[in-house]
Order: sequence, then C-alpha cells, then structure tokens
Amino acid sequence: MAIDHLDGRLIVLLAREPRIGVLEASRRLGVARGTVQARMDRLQSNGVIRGFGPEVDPAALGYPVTAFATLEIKQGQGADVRAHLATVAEVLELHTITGHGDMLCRLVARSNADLQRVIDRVVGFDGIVRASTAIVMENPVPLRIIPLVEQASQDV
Amino acid sequence: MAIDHLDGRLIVLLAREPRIGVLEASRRLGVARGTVQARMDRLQSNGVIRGFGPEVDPAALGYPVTAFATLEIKQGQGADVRAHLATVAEVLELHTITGHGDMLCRLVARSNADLQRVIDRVVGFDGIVRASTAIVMENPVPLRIIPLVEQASQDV
DNA sequence: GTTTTCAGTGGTCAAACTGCCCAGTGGATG
DNA sequence: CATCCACTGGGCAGTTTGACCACTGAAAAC
Repeated sequence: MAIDHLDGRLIVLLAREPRIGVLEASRRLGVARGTVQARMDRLQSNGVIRGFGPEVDPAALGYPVTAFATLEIKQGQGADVRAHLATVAEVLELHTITGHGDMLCRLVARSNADLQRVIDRVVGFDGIVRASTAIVMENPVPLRIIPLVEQASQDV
Repeated sequence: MAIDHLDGRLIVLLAREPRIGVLEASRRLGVARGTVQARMDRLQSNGVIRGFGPEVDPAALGYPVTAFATLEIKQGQGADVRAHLATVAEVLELHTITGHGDMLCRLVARSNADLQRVIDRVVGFDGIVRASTAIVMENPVPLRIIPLVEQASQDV
C-alpha cells in the first residue's frame, strides 16, 4: 500500500522522462530490469499509478480560460445535476463538497465571453439554485504530485 | 494550433490505451506510421500534449482526503505566499482567482485530523489573512479532458 | 535453528518496435 | 505550371520488450 524509496525514485524518474522504457529506467536506478518491471506492475495494480495518459493542455486546444464554480443544489437533485454536468465537455472535474456550496467544478472556456455561455449551460438546469464563479488569473502551482511522492516515499 | 479530427482520434486513443506504440496506433487509426509519428511530434511541440507522466493517485499514496481552500491574502504579499505554498507538498495546485478570495488551492491530507495540520501549515504564514476550506466528499467527475478534445476536434 | 518464502539479480531468447531513411502520390497554393 | 506539403508504403539496423531461467540473500514462519 505505501511506497518505498525505490518506488518513489521510479515515479519521479517516470514523471521527469516519461518516454524512457523499462530498460533505461533500470539503468538509471541501478537495479535489474526485472525489478523495475515488477515495481511498475505492482504500482499499477496497486492503483498508485493510474495510467500514463497524455496530459492535454486545454489552452492549446483553444480553451485558455479556466474558472471554478461553486454550485448550490436543490435538495435531492444531486444525482440529476451530476448527470447533467457530466454531459458538458467544458466541465473538467466535479466534486461534492462540505460547506454551503454543495458542489465545486472546474470549467474551461474559449474566452471570458464564452465563459458566460458555459456557465449558462451549466446553470441552466433545474436542480441548480445558485452558482458563484471565480475566474483563474494565474496558476503559480500547476497540478503536481512529485513533492508528495517524495514525501510519501521518505516516511517509510 | 487547432486540432483536426485525426489529432482528436489519436489523443483519445492514447488516453484509452497509453501503452500502445506508434506502430500499433497507426494500425488502429488506419494511417501510415510516419503520419502518427509526425502528428505526435507536432502535438507535443505545439504544447497540446504536455507529456505522458504517470498519473499518481494521492489516495493510494496514503492521502485520501482532498480539500479546496480559498485564501485571502494581505495586499502585496502574493509572491511570498506563492513561494510559501510551493514548499508544501500537500498543496497539489494553486490558482490566483478573481473575487473576494484571492487564491484557491487544492490540498490533500492523510485524514480529516491530518487536514488540520496541513491547513495550519498553509495558513501559518504572515501574508495569509483568512482561509476557508471545503472538504471534498465525492468526485463524480474526475479530472477529464477527452470530451473537450472530441469537441475541439469536431468544430474543425 | 531450520525451512520457506520472496524480492531481486543477471542472463538468455525470439519477436516486436523504434528512429531513420527513401521515392512516390495527391491536393492545395502561388 | 511549378512548388510545397502531408501522407503513403517500404526497408534497414539497432534497441527494447516480454518471457523465461537458475541463483542469491534476507526476512518470515515454523
């Protein structure tokens, strides 16, 4: 369940140079190829590594505007709202949260003007009472996991 | 800059089966190997595909609790706060946003109790005036990009 | 104190893939 | 009409892969 130091080094190495193969990784880490192979299999069946999907930049796709919307949901409408939001491509992720907002979702749009269209699309649904939106201006820390991996692999 | 239909199919294919090579991908897409190679090179130098880093699940690392914190920053302290938060491994991402909260960050923790420690660590910094935290309960739509890719590749 | 179990090593093998090259084709552009 | 460009289909040497194997050492179980 936890990961050891070698797992940590392997993940960091894969994150830094994703295209390297098992053989090259084993050379870098100074272990046998079979070991790397076994570790990677284990990390994947563990669920620690979910996959190696391509990381796509929404901005490069023509969606440079990111926003977070807090949604207030009418009692008992949760499932419907979830289903609705799942059909909107601009909704990149959706969480149900504690506190007065009931859901938090990440949106992208082609422009600030386009964001209005997206929000209308999101909010134009019966179960949603109110939405409050915060537009992202800067992203000083892009989604990252390496520091956490290093931390987790240290406190064995 | 934009993405055509073939690019879209390629990205979707890569997302679905990340381990397939260029050759297998060309077979699936019904195009020549060189074409796939060229497309992938272009997508990567375009910045559309940032990379193929391993997707690590924080929960499997022992951090099953996720939260979003909205931070209010003292005027002029933005840069310091950014630098401070960048040193905290449990801060997975950080955005500066419009509205009354000034920053929004995603946190993970080992438990609800541990979240308190993380928040103290985050907030225990001079430039931060106030923090309001929302704990994630469910994640009905995990971070996704495929629907957007399909949309972007359709409106040629 | 033994025995078992298990992760890791270092090696082999055939099959497959990669990166790189090439000439040829068809459509779009000038 | 010539040029440019993306794509095709092919070939090549070199590398990597997945699958094995026997062996070692350390920890766990008995």
